[in-house]
Amino acid sequence: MARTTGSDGEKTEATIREAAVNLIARLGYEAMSMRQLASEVGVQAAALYRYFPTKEELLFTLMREHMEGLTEAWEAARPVSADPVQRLSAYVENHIAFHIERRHATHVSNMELRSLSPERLTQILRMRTAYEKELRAILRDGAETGVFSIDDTGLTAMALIQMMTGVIVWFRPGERLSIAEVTTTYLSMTMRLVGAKIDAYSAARPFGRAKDAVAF
Amino acid sequence: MARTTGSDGEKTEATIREAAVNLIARLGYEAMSMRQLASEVGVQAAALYRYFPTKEELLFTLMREHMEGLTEAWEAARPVSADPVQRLSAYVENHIAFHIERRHATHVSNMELRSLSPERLTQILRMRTAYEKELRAILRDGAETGVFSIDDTGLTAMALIQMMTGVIVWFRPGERLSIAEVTTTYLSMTMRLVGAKIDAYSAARPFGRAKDAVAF
DNA sequence: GCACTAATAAAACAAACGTTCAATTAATTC
DNA sequence: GAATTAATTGAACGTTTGTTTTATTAGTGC
Repeated sequence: MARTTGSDGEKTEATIREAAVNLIARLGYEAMSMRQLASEVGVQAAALYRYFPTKEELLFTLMREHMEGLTEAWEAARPVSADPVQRLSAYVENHIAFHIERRHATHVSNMELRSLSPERLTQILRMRTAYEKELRAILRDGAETGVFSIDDTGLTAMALIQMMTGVIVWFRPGERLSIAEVTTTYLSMTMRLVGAKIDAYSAARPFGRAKDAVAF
Repeated sequence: MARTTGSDGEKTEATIREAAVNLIARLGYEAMSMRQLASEVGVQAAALYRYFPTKEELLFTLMREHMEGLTEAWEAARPVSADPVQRLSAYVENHIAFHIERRHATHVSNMELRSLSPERLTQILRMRTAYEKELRAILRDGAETGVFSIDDTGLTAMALIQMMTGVIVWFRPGERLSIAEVTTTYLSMTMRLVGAKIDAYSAARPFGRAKDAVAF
């Protein structure tokens, strides 16, 4: 046997990507074999090498595209306003929405960094640092203008990111809480954590995706 | 060749444990080979099987003992006081001190859960849940007595634990911040996050290990 | 110093790994 | 409908994996 009827390169590649994210998230990169991935896709292992030259290149591609997606999502959601409270709200809402939507991909990007070669690791970390820098800038602006009260900007940024990203560990869609409820609570916790002066965040308020949350 | 001069079972086992924690933290459980571990210990791979029947049993032992250590540390640090603020302070201080001290072991316990068999996974998760339950109880008591203002106890507990445990990701001993400084800042952030009424935590205050922090 | 046990080495096992290669068939082009 | 290109199979490669078996030596008790 050889080429199968109805076979299409683009579709196969997309299927590989999807299956790889799920499999790596579940088993881990090292524990997932190429044969396992191939069988999930419904293809022989050799066929995978038409699309990705090595296993590591596949992992790297998944990570890079995930980080690019996160950056792009934030660029689309970033408010024009200079108000630190609004900007922080948008950051939190975007971060949580994105990470819940792509739980598996986030898991891969966070857990499998050590399987990358040094150069590729550096590349991913650079993207991540750039994204985190945005948060630090917001916190610094808020602290300087007196809207926030923060001890250590860098440390607070790390704490917030760990807290927000941690959502993917326990959140399961369709359980006790909706995405909207989780986001509202995290927004409230974030604002208290940074000592935001205006504290109207504990009360329930209409939920919107980051880009809609500019005006409030 | 066979038994080497000066060989001692207890010492070898301790060396294996230590090397395994470091190696698994650095490379990951799946990526670490038994031969690699053996060479780190200065022994042949077969010798490892005198101490641990399988690779997974080794991993499980490391994790179980780490969780037991965490539980014991908290039991020793838990204040007699019923005051939620004091109890929460002790919890945060103990958690951060323990996790920084045993960064590598924590990394292993958090990242390699998926390599355990279902029964062993359940056992570890049970220990973890019991530990987290302590935090939820503190938050609930504080919320009920009006000392804290919390939206969702369970969600807040998860957020706090993610935030605190996240320290091990970026903290490197001997860099910009001392353990005491980090703990102070995290304590301040925690108290603001739960909306603690008495907010004297932003100011610098003498640092003490959990068990010494009862009176303040 | 002899018997016994503890601790290890050395070699081997089958299974699984990532990857390559040649052959083969489906779709597309002209 | 012949020639070309795209997509895939099946078999094979050399390594590495966790683990077992057997033999050998160091330490210990008497």
